[in-house]
Amino acid sequence: MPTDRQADPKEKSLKGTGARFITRGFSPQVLTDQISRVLTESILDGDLEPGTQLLEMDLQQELGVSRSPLREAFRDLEKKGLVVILPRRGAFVKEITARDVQENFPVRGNLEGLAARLAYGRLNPQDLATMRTALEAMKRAGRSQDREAYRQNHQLFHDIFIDACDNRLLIEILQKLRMHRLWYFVSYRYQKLDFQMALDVHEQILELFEKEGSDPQELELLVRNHIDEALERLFGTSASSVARRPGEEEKAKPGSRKQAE
Amino acid sequence: MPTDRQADPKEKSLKGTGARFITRGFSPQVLTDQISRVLTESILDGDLEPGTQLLEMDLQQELGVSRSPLREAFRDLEKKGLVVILPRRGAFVKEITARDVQENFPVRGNLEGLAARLAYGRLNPQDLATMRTALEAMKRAGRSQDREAYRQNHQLFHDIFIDACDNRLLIEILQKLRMHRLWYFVSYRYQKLDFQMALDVHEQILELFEKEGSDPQELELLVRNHIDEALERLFGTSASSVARRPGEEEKAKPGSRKQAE
DNA sequence: CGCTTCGCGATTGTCGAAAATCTATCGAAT
DNA sequence: ATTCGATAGATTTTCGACAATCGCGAAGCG
Repeated sequence: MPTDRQADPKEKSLKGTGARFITRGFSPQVLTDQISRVLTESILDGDLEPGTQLLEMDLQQELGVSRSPLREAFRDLEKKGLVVILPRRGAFVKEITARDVQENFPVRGNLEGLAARLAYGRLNPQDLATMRTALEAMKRAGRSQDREAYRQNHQLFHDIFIDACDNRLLIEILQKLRMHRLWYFVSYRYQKLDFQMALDVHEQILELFEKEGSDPQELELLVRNHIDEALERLFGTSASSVARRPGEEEKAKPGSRKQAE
Repeated sequence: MPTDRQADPKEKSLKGTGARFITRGFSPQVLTDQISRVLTESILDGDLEPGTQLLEMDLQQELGVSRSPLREAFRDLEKKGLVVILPRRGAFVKEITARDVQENFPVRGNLEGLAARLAYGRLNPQDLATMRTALEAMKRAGRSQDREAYRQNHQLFHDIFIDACDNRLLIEILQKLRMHRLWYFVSYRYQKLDFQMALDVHEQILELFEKEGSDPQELELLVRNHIDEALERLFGTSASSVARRPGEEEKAKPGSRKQAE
């Protein structure tokens, strides 16, 4: 009774390439999670382009699963911010609009600044060394115009002190905000323009982390501003800048939408 | 062509005694949403105590729905942070731990401060009047020891400038962070201790909003700090405090490491 | 007597089909 | 020719049943 093989002869391949891990010895994973993982990768890798609809019937056949776990996986992806679910319409891969970027950066900047402040003093030598390595790799990638390498190491650099902030809620939120690789595609424009400046800022940040008696507040503002400034470089507008007079708005609040929930 | 949704008269006759809404001719809402709404209220109202398991079979019978929309509603509630789903175990109403509070306040303070800064200059006279009214109601509630009235008006006060920040992402995150009424139960301890001070702070905040040439940064810090300080009053620890001399710290985050779910 | 193993009831996970709903197309009337 | 309405197709939503798994208690073993 222990090694009860799958009596059902039909094979359950989760991905075309052949991932039949259902009957793996220990696979405590629920189908929903596996589907969610596969779709997450597909979206992040760009296999599923933004805007495309996730047809239940197609995916059901392609993945060899039923509707129930598929639909629940959609909810998971919605929670991650990767898809949007329109009732009675279906699930669509989230499209990143200019507004999304303009809204994301200020929030992310503030929270990463907070994370940096909280992380100060909690970084062990290993962490600092990793950040130093990542920064050097960023510099090399900048010289050789290796965008992907730059992106990876830039992400690693931030990952270190974010993970060290010891606030799981903060880590979770930032993970969602930094999920889309698209952020890096757009911010690439900025990096291209001010590559040297971006590197300088990260050098300053790392030095503040390394130094003994740094001012956590200075560190926080440095991290926050370097993200805010990236947004300003991108759009010219200062969606997060401190002062915006009430006169120069483009569209005032369109009515009061009382979102009951 | 705007896929405008028709105004739906909210009447949640889904819970309570029974539920004979299935056969109602007009039910534009998807069942999952209705279930999610009912359960959300039940949790927030305290009908479902933290830690209790949401039995699929029981709820299925009580609500008169099938398991599919029920399970999808669980995912929605998980997204809202109201329940936690353990694979092959079930869905449980989220329990708020001390650590959750300690992690929530710094993030919330930071983001509400950001929201205040962004909202400055975007508040119309109507908004300011509402905040003034809410603040006066808070003062009255404070004198008469009406905790619930204080909580409601305090929430309203913050709702105004948060909704005015014009950053939907920020609004969405803060909505989730401020979802639990439990936050207010715990912060009640603080309010009880420093009632007058809390009122003074909100008076200052409102005055900065009302004044013409206020410093948005000052406003941001005021909002942020008044939340951070609430946490300090609660626990004594300064989990988010800015000034912490690297020399005088000692606690390497001792307790509250457990809570492994 | 303590520990492990087995079995049973309870609960969640998965499935495929039926029902409800939406979108698109075609046809008719103005 | 254009607009409105009805029909058909496609898709989502919901359902009830079956299968897999977990927790707990009892029995077996050292």
